Amino acid sequence: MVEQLNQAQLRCWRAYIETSLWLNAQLEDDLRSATGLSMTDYQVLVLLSEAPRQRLRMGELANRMAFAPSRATYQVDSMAKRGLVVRESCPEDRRGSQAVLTASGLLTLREAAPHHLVSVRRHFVDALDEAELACLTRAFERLGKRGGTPPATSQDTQA
Amino acid sequence: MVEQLNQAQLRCWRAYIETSLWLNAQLEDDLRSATGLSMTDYQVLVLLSEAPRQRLRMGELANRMAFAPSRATYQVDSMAKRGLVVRESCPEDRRGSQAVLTASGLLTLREAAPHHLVSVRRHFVDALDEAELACLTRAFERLGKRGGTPPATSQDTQA
DNA sequence: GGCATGTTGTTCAGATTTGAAAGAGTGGTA
DNA sequence: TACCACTCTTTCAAATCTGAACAACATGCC
Repeated sequence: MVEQLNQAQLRCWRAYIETSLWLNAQLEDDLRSATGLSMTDYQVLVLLSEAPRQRLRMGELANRMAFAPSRATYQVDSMAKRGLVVRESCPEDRRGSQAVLTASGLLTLREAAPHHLVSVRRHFVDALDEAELACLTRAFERLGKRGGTPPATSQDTQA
Repeated sequence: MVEQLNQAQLRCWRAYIETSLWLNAQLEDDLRSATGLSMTDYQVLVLLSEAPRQRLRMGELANRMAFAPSRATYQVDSMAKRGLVVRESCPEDRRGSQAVLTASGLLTLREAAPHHLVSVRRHFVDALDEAELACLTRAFERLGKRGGTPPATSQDTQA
């Protein structure tokens, strides 16, 4: 059997995947119990709050959140029921639909943020020294720049 | 309001959380289309394959997977229907129940692994240089040890 | 033994998520 | 204009996930 990853690579991957699983569960629990929001809710609020005019097209939202399209619909509807966002139809493309942050949504985010950040700090940031922080930032920002795959030049499938 | 995180810390966190969201979606899609397994299925297979006698108590499984207890029940039942595991009751504690890897489950894992590892490589490992690899390993192994479920390498973990 | 208390898993109802298919619009082209 | 291929989003049914309530057992204490 061809070895796909060497020892060090595999170890890194396992550390990452198992820890991120756990980390996510911690943050989810903390956030939920402190604010009633899910991580998903929170992330959507953050994206909207940073978007121009505090609104995003459904597709753009889905894309940034790595959502299936139907999930975006459900999520936004769910948040709309709670008054965090409203839907508006898109002037320049009548197929389109936008999620728009409400004042209440923004307030909810501002109230939730400190709790969440304490949690982030406790479970993540506080455990990292300055060098690690820089290293992680660099690595994940690079990874996040998609395309991370396309080279059709497949000399990769073995090691 | 006290500032919870400085610029560098926040940036690191955002890079991590957004990228890990995206990364997860990629791996999920790749694995699903190559093998029909979900990441969750795969992780459970890995844990079982490494466990002594290839079996785990429900609670232990739930713990390591950061599952709510009822999710463990559902997941194992689902995998049992597909023949990947079987359930056995626990000799030393009659409340208990174990998930046991089947030959078919092990075979499924062995067939899925190469595909999955190619995907891991393309989306994750290949983008990291040696120093980053070491740094991430150290950081995530430390993070994982905080009160949760220490990532198990192989072959230890008794009881 | 007989009982209180804590553990371990399951069940159930309801919430979330997914993929496939459909509805509605857009843009290009003849 | 009419048509065609494509894009954006929603709908629907089925799969998955969660928390609360429960059943079965274990343990310690009298």
